[in-house]
Amino acid sequence: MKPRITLKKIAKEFGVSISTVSKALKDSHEISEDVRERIKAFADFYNYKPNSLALQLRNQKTSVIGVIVPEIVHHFFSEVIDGVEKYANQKGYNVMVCISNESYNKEVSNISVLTNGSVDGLIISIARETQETQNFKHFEDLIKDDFPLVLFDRIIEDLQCDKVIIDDVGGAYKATEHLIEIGCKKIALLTTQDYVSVGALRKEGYLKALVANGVTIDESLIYKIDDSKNLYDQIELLINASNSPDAILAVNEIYAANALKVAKERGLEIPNDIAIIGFTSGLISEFTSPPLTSVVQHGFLMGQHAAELLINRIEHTGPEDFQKEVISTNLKIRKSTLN
Amino acid sequence: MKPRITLKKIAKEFGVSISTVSKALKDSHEISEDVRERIKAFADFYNYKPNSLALQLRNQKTSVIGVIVPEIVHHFFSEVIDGVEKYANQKGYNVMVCISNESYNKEVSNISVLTNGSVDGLIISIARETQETQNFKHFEDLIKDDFPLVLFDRIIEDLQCDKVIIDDVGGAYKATEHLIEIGCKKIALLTTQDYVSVGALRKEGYLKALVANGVTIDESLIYKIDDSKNLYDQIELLINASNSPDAILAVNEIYAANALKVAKERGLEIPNDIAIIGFTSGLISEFTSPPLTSVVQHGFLMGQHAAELLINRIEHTGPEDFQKEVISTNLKIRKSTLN
DNA sequence: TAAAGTTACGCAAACGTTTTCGTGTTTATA
DNA sequence: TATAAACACGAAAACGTTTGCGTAACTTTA
Repeated sequence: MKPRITLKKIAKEFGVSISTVSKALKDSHEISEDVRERIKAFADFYNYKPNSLALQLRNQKTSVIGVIVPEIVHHFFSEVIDGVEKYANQKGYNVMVCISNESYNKEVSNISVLTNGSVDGLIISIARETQETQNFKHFEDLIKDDFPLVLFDRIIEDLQCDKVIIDDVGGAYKATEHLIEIGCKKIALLTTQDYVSVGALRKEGYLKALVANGVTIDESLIYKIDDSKNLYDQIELLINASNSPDAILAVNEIYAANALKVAKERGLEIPNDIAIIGFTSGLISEFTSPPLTSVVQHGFLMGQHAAELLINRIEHTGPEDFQKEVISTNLKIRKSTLN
Repeated sequence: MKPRITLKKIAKEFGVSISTVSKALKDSHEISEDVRERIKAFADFYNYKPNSLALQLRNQKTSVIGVIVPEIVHHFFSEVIDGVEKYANQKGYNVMVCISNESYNKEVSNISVLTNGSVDGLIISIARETQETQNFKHFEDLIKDDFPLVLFDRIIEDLQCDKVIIDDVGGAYKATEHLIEIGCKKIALLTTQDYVSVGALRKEGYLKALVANGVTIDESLIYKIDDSKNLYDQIELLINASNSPDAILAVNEIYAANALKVAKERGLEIPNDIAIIGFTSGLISEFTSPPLTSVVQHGFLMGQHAAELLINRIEHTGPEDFQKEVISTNLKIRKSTLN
């Protein structure tokens, strides 16, 4: 790579001092018009751009936001990143993306690297492994240093920082109620292990809706997927169980799409024999047949809000009135619950 | 944010010079063991980490790779980013992601910002608008400065830089040949406007396969989607045309999934009445019914290769033997072409 | 005991920028 | 004509780090 042109080189070229060049390029009236214009023309010709590292070091500000997501090949997370990037960009920030890969160690090391001075703040959704082991020291350390931090989607309730979450409880509630309304009696929940915070919240909404509508809770209809085993087989077990459900609420799109597949292969009519709803994070739901009713999550909006909270925190390092924003969901009703 | 601890502060604390502290922390034998250990303990206690900006400025190396993609909410691009990140990380690099949003201006400004010294090299897939207007000056300028650059997927042939592409011609060829083999006679191509490089290449493969197999080319079976109009309607036109096709090769998954939808709604049997193949970039193809046969693109691999090329270029600034790597595709045969 | 070597540290430059303050020269004012 | 103001520029510090070199003080060697 060719060495880039610097103030020093320009200064040498004109036989003036570095500060003269700097001022000239900033159109300072301290510099005579003659010198000013000649320096500007020269700099322009050589396409001078101030070295960003030097500026960042001097200003103690990078204008970079770090984002750590569990994975990136995931519609929801990429939507969030998109939202973060759009908002950040508009505010003059750039985005550095790291992927924890659902690993605790990777998350710790990502945080460690990014807080070496390369970013002004961090937006994080917690790795599954971290949620499982409940080791949050790396976050507590950030908080202790007042490091600008926004947690999204998979958060830690007790942590003193800004958060933005989907209304998981409400979304599941609405979905469950919709199933009840269309006449379903035995509504199964297809969820994750309990340590996944969003899974737990969606279960809460599901249970609340049942109770509110006088439906008795049947624990045998709550199936927690084990990620280490085959998804399809596990769903088959649920659908073929002795008290087979007449509706399934799945906590994500993949679960829902697979449930649909299993049901169809068992010869079940959808939604008549069994209705299905998923939480959306992609385009799958639109293209299954029948298309899946789903709880839409507005990831883009979430990203924007997270970025907004973070940038506010960075720029107005005000009192510690931490916000918890809740992005509400809406139910997109499609043919899998409509006949 | 609490001010971070620096060498200077440690030095003051111990009444020694900054260089002594720096050397002590690097376990230099120049420093007496006593002082060394005390400084290390102190630094450890206050969780000292060298300021990355200062290091980057001094070493004239950021160990950051910039990636510019047209969009991020896109399975293929997020796979590429994933691949880049994984490889880069393993080599000690971080990744800064920018989104051009298919806009020429955004692409130019992204490049301008990132080349201010914040990244050591750039991995880019060109914005649609740039491909359309054919204005490549911003890339030529990078090349002129020997700035490490790798183009992927949507590339510019004439540019002197490393490139990595999907074997679009081969993929389309294989897919077309497969359709011919299963007996299709009137194979339509559902593609983009010609200025989209990958669209053009896939068309080339399609044409080649037809010629090689003695099928006469029917221009009326080549339909170029206009992104500004409704996708579904345009596909309807194709399928309901007077000489309706008995097979469709779509250059992406969305086109394919929509074609499937239209066909089913017209009461066509798949694959008997009409067979469909798409280029994959997501999970949709697996969950449609029937599932879609598709040309798998290996985005992750592509990202890894791009990162490898770039890092090689950055680290061994050798002779300019620019590489063009071709990632081969494979045909995942599903029920949409199999009966 | 003088010369040589070793130990343990400090100085200062370098990376590239901005900005405050100082200063010499010129111009305007009384 | 002396004094004040305006002009045009430079020096230097600051951001935080690394590292080659210089140098006291002390220790070893002859």
